[in-house]
Amino acid sequence: MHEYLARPQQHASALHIVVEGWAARYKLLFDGRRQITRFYLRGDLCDPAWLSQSTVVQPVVAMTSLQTISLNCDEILSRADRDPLLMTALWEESRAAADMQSEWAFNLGRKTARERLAHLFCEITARLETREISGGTNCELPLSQKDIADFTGLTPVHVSRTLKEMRSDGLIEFQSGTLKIADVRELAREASFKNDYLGGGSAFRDFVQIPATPGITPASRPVGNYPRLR
Amino acid sequence: MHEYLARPQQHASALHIVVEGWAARYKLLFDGRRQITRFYLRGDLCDPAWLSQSTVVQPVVAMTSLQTISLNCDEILSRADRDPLLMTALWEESRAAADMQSEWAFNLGRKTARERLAHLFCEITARLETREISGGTNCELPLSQKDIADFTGLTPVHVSRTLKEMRSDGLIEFQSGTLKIADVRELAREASFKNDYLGGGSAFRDFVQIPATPGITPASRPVGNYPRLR
DNA sequence: CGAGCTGTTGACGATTTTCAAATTTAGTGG
DNA sequence: CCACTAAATTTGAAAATCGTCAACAGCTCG
Repeated sequence: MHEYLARPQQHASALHIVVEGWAARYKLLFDGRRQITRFYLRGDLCDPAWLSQSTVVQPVVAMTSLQTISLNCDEILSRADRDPLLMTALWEESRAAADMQSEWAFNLGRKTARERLAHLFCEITARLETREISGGTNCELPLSQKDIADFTGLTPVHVSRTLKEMRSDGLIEFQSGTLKIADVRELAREASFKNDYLGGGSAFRDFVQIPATPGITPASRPVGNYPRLR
Repeated sequence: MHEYLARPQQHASALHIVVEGWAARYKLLFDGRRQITRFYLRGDLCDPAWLSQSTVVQPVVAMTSLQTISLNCDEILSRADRDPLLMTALWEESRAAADMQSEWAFNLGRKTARERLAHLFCEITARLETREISGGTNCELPLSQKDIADFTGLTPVHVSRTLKEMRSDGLIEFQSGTLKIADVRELAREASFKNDYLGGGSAFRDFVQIPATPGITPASRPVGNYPRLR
C-alpha cells in the first residue's frame, strides 16, 4: 500500500506486470497539486518507457495492496536484442500507452467533470474486461475520490458532487470501492466513449505467465528476484 | 495549408518527417470542441504509432504550409525487421511521444491558463533549439489564438486575455506569428517548466537526411514517392 | 475513546466560458 | 496600391463551471 514501484530521478532497474491491485503514475507541482497520468491495472506493463529513459520522470505508486511480476530491465533488453518479437511487443506497449495518454489529454482539455468521470468509468470497465475481470457493468474501483479527482483534473469536492448527480440520475452506483454501471449505453454516450484508442498493448503479456486468479498478497515484492521470460 | 497527413479511420500508408512548417494532431467532440494533442515541428516524426495502429485514431493536419519527407510504412517495417537499430529508434520515438503526452495531461489537468501558455512557449523554444532553429528566446509561432486555445484546453477569448496579461507583465511579446520571450527565467519559473520529459526522440532522424535550411514549399507532397532510408 | 482519513454539504469566490460587438489584421481582386 | 472581405483579435458584461474554505458525519484502527 502506497509503496513505490519507481521514484523520480532514479534509474529503473525493473519493469513490473501488475497481477493484482492498482498502481498510479503521477506528477506533482511545487504547491502540492497532483495529476495522476495513468492507472495500471492487472496485466498492465509498468513501464516500458523506463527501458529507454535514462531516469524515471514520473513516479509510480501502489494505490492498493499490489502484486506484481518484476522483470529485470537488463535481461529484457538483452533478450529483446535477440528476439524481434519481444522488441516489437515492447514497442507496441509504448504505442498503446501513448494512445491512452493522448485520449486523456483530450478528455482533460475539453470535457466537463461529468464527461470525464463517465469516461473514466467506461475505460476502466473496458480495460478490465479484456483482462477477464469484472462482469462488464460492475467492478472493483478501489480509489478514493481524491485519487479520482487527481486523475480527472478536478477537486475531491467536485468529484463528490458530480458523482452524487450521476447517482441520482440513475447512471451509476459507486460506494465503498465498488462501481456498478446502471446504464451502460447512456454512460458511454455522455462520455463520448469509443474504445478505438484502447487497441493493442497486450503483446508483451504473451511473454510472461500471469497467475490466474491470485489471492491478494501483501504488496511490494523483493526486487531482484525475477521470473524467466517465456 | 490545412491539408491532412492522415484522416481518422483510415490506414496510414506513410509516415512523415516534418522539414518545414507545423502540423497538429487533434481530436473532435460531437459538438465541435477540439483538442490538439500534439504539435509536430521540424524534425518530428509523424507518427510512429501508425505503424502498429490498424487504423488512425487521431487525424493530423497541417497548420501552415508544410514540407515533409514521406516514408512508406511497409518499407520502414520490413527494414526494421532486419535492422534492430531502426526498430529501437522507432520504439524510442514512441516513448518520447508518450512522455510528451504525459506531461501535457499533467499540464491540462492541473495548471492554470497562464501556466499552460507559459509552458507551451517554453516547450516550443526548447524543442526548436534542439532542431537548430530559433535564437533561443524568439521564434516563429505561426498559430492563431484559436489553435493555441485548442492545444491548451482554453477558449480563444481567454487565451487573448491571458496573453495580454503576460505581455503587460513583460514576460513575452507575441504578435503576427512571432514569439519573443522577454524574461526566460521567469517564464520557466511560472510554468514550472523542466525539460526532463523531452529527452530522446531523435534517434529516427539519423536514418533520414533532412534538408538543411529549406525554403517554404507549397505543402503536401505526392504520396507514393519515398526517399530511401539511409 | 480519540486520531485520522474519507465523503458530504453549504456558502462563497475565482477562474474560465459564453455571448455579443467592436476593432484590428490579413488576404484578395481590381 | 487601394478597396473590399473575411478572419483574427480584443473588449465588455454576464453566466457557468469548478475551486476553496469550513463544518460535520461516518468509518477504521490502534
